[in-house]
Amino acid sequence: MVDDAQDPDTPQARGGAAATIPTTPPGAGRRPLDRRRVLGAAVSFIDEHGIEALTMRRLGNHLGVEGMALYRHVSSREGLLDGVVETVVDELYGDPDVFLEPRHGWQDYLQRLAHGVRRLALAHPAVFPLVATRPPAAPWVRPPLRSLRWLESFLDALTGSGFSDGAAVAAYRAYTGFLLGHLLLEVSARGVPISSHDEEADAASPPAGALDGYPHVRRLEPLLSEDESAAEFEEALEELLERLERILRESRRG
Amino acid sequence: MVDDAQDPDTPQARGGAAATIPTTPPGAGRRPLDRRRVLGAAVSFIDEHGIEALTMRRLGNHLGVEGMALYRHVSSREGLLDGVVETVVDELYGDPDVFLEPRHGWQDYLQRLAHGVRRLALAHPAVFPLVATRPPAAPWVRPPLRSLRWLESFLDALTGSGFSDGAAVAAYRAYTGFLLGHLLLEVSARGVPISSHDEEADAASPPAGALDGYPHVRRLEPLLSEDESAAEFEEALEELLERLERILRESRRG
DNA sequence: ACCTGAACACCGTTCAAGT
DNA sequence: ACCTGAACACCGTTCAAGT
Repeated sequence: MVDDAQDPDTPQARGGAAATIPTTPPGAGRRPLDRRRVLGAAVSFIDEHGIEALTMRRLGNHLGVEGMALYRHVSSREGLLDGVVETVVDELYGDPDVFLEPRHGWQDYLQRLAHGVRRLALAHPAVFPLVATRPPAAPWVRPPLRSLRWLESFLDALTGSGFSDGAAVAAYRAYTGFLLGHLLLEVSARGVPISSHDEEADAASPPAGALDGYPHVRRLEPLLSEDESAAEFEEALEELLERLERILRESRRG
Repeated sequence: MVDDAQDPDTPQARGGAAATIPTTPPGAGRRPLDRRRVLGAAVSFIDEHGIEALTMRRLGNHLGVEGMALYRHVSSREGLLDGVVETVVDELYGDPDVFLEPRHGWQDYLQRLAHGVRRLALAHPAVFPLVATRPPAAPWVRPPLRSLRWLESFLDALTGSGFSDGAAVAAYRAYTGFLLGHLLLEVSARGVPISSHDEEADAASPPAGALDGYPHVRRLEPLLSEDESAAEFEEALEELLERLERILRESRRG
């Protein structure tokens, strides 16, 4: 009997009930699967249990089907993850706060877009690292704006506002770097539910004595643990827009 | 016979020779394993074959040992990955360009440190996403500066240069966000050798017609594919230091 | 003291067979 | 047309047994 050999922390053992009981969504009973439904289920599965817990068999179960049936709709587990990233990024197109007309200049657009991406990251904190790190289709399709459609829209807004080609490209690079860094940090500080088993030792203070050689850290610990992410994001975004404004002015003079 | 059922792209099938032939490093013949050697081997294995290819059994083989032997030195595969991240981050302590005395003020220090982290990211592009995304020990130990020691050193340099406590913490947040975003984009654009099997379709242009609905992207494709990462990094770092200088001035006035 | 072999409970994936 | 069962080659992990 090595039945209980698996450590309870192990990915296989985590995510218990919800992962193993076939929780076919209400009303979705015998409707045949399609790609959209598979990807949607994968997104919520990851949101709930983390990426590590997502296996073909468990996702199948979750949909009331054997894992093998998923291969009708995705090419492989990797293909599934690509689809998950795409699904989440596509959510942005449905966000009225990003697309609401009329737009008031490029700053307004970049601000809406940034807030839209942030909302998305916070809505799917366990998926966002995937959005951030999956190898992009082309090296210049930079996360977290992973689609030609967003890139085109970005370039259109900026060149239409007087940015030279070079300035628009420089702005794209600065903007994506900004979003990626800030949102990844925000999401990872929020503690993606990897190792969710220990609900108590959560926001607790560090184990007494762990900060012993680090006087500054100890003194600033309260300050450091304050969650200023929202304000921080706003401020950094503001700074970035000012920087882009300088780029625009230079590109107009040049 | 379903022997060849595995797709050749699949992680299991990749990383062939070097992963399966026991390439015991020269002179390391019968010396017993230790944790340092295991972690070092894991780092170079990942650099060479990517994280997906790293299994306990293959890493064991690489070290001339059965995979099970590794459990003497790491608690699990997750523990191994934690150790890998730690090992790579610790390399910074040995970097003379970061620590070389005398230092000329906090700007000089932050500049050296940033370049050190960048060198590290470029030296281990396949490991860096791990450095960026593994859940940190405490929420305020932010990647990619993942250690209390670096945090302490950072705070010490800044508070010693006149930053108030609040300003030093704000600077720490801005600085880590900057590093994470820029370096993650840089290594992901460099195409971590995930799916290394297709060496040809490499820096090639996009499949004809793929850019059809995207006129700006098509027009700017040459500009977009230029690798400006080094210059970009310098410029963004410069901007960041100026921003921190403003924070310092305000914190002095306040 | 350190490593191996065998064993177990999983996995991803294919394919012929069922409805 | 869509799903299942059985099969295969792998995995991570434990533990008793070997040297």
